[in-house]
Amino acid sequence: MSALTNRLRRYSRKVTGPRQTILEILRKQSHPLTCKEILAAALNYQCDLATIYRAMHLLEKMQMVKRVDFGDGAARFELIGEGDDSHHHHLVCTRCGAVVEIEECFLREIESRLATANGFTAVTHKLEFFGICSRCQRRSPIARYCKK
Amino acid sequence: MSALTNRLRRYSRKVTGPRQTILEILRKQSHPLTCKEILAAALNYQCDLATIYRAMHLLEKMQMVKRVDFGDGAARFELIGEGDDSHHHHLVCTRCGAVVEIEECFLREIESRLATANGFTAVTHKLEFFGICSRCQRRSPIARYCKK
DNA sequence: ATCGCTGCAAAAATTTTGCAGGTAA
DNA sequence: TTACCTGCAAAATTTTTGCAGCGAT
Repeated sequence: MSALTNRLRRYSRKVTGPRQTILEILRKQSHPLTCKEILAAALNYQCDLATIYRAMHLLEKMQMVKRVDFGDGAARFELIGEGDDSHHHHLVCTRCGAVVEIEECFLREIESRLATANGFTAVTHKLEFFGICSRCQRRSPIARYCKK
Repeated sequence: MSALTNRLRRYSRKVTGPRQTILEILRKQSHPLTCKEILAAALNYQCDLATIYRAMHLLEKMQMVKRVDFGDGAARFELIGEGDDSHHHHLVCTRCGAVVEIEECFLREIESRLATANGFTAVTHKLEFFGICSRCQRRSPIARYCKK
């Protein structure tokens, strides 16, 4: 947990219970979580939803978590690993919400090419894949996950 | 406007003023619009925001518009061209909201590879690039666009 | 002791829904 | 005529903010 301490100190912010708890929850979880899911996962350590939202903004600014969008109207967050090697994407089932982690990233060179071509700096990308998983292909076609 | 008529008929839906107006607005606009922006653009043809939201769901289901996410908490929509050749992505400035259209799509083959490898069908993707445009690099570093 | 943080409550922003009347087919 | 649509209003969801008191450094 020293990574958290160091970064918080750099921003003159404090090491608090909610922030430690949130990171512990995200570390245990393999897939991105919404703020409400984080709240629900914090069974023993109850804290306010507003605190979680505030913490996620801070952690995002400190580059400790990444905001992920699965297209259902709720922001999700996942831990960013220590090295820069944790960048990855997801393949999400639009019926049941199952998530497969996609290790490869195909767009590193393209980012810098786009930056040069368009005069942009600090180019990043957000990429997610969507489809129907094998289990849901065998089930009734009622959307269970994506409300939109 | 026969494309709209045909598809609406196929879904036993009706050709109405709001629906035609929305498509006209999107056709004139080169970049994705939020529902509120569509409302504002419909100066002469006032219609309710709820109607626009309902229309966007329908048009999305009929594959006439595509939902795009620029990560600021509001859904945006853009027209899908007649052929399937209109698939593209965007490079968005996180300071001023400027949008550059990226013609190429790099992920066609990867989609089918991921589908096969993970037992998914109907695999699609959402990809957007973010960065700081050349004008904003010369201006004060106050975020004007991305509220998050 | 200071400055930041939390919980609570209220508010804001986006999106969805119920309903009564109106309209396309 | 029938089924669909719209506007209005209310509600639901997600996220943000103000404030008073508490807590980390």
